[in-house]
Amino acid sequence: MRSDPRDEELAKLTRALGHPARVAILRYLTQQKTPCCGDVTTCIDLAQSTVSQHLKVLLEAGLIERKGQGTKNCYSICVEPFEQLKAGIDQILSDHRTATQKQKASTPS
Amino acid sequence: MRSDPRDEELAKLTRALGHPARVAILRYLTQQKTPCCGDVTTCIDLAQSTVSQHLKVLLEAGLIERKGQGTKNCYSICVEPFEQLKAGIDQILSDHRTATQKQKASTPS
DNA sequence: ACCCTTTATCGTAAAAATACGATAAAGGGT
DNA sequence: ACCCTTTATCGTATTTTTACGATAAAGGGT
Repeated sequence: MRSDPRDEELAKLTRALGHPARVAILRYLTQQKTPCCGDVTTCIDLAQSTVSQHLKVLLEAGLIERKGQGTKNCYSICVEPFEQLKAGIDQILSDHRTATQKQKASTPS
Repeated sequence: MRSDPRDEELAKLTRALGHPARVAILRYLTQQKTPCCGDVTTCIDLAQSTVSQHLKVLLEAGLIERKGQGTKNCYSICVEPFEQLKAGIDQILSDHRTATQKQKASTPS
């Protein structure tokens, strides 16, 4: 099996989500009415440079976007990749379900 | 912010999914009518011990389960954590949507 | 009882992720 | 023009992940 690009894509997204600090950051970004700013740092008990690094990971995975606004940078969530992620998981689930179905059909109790 | 257990949980699941080989393994498990066996190895171009290790990661995250069947071990997908994962992502999405809504309401163009 | 297959685990090396402080670049305010 | 705030990036140490071969344990077949 030569790694499916879909697998790479799904892995890229999940890997980016695969750290509690990054999940917390995302949750924080949603909960702010003003979906912005690097004062994320003030609420997450990590050094500023570390937070910046986590933001970069999320950014490179496409899960968030940056809008430079003067000396401050505002981050906001990108909906699309989340939908894509859900779709990827759904596909695994539905594949599983149809396979299970088939199996039951061919092996009636 | 003291790491929310929900964040830990979501991170645990996504981290387990966060490797192309593991996504491929999961996909393989779904596509097998007989959702079983460690002949996963034969189709994934990784050493047997490496595959076993990846299976262990998936196992420990609860994404799959093992059924010992004689000398062979059969693995199958657990639906529940996938649903949980989807729910976690959905929550982030819906939080984001409601926040965006609120913002629009208070700042009419 | 013997061997052979299957597969988890151990030991280990190499690569990647994580965290930090320090520094630099970029803008705002006065 | 100056300084001060904000924040990305650099350098680096530590930990974790990833991959492999070798070994061991467990069962099936004859």
